[in-house]
Amino acid sequence: MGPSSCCKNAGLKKGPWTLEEDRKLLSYIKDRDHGSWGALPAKAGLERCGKSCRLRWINYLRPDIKRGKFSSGEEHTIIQLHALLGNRWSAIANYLPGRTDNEIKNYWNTHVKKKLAKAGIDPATHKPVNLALGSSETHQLKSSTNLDHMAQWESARLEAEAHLARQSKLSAFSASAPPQFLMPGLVTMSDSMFSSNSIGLGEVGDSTELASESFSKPIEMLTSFASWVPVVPILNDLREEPSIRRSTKVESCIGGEHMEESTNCWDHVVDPVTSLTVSFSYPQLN
DNA sequence: AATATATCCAACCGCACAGAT
DNA sequence: CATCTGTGCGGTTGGATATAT
Repeated sequence: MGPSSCCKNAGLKKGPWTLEEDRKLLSYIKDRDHGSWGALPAKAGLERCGKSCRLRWINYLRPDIKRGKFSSGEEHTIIQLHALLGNRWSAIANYLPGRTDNEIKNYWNTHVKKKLAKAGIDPATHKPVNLALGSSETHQLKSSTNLDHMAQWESARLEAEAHLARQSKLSAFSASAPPQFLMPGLVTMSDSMFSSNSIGLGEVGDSTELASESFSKPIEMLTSFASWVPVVPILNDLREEPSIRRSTKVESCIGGEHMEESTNCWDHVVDPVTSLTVSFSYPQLN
């Protein structure tokens, strides 16, 4: 069943919230937490459905909401998280303290998609448009050679999703402490990285075809990685997983002299199958 | 100044899932 | 096990505002 129990009720107000409604909702929640959203409207004296109250609280009234424009760091983070997680806005929002899933989703749809498209990158796949269309035979060949890797990554991705779900639950219980970024040892970024097209190999644990052959050009590596780079949040978990453990070494390939607030940007991705550490970056998006 | 068009974003809708009964 | 209820998520919409003509 859905939320229809509250939304079906005729006569409930819809549309933009008034100041008075905001005040009622705020003062109710301030005094006693929201409790059951279904029961809240009647108790708070609001002629809204509980779902509407919840949305208003989460997206607008919550005290820890960060307002204002997204910084370039936040934008980079969104792009990279989107490459990892797809349209899972709530999961992405977990890594951007003070930003809501709705806000990120809106920002993606109104700004980022256009920027990526302008830069020749398909926002859905994070691949350059010509490659996303599969116009290159070479690319197809290389794609097929990586199928095994991708299959393994897919299983890792599923684990990552489960992990994210757990993280979401945990962070919900620590609202007073905004979620911290969860990839110790993994993350360094600088804006200078985003201004280049360079994508280079970092530490390579095993010599693999993936490392030595498959990607003769940086952009090809990016396009391959972009479609299957999902495991960063559980990297540490994966290291402990016997079936995929390798002599993985994670290290920064970036100078790191210029770290802005978005230390959660993931320039470095480690493939748990091949033990590669890879850094990648998007072209400058303006 | 008036109108048309584009852009933004708050809010709604429908669905899926988990837990309770 | 089936059903109900509450919650959360992602996609979409529509009104407000900005910009272009």
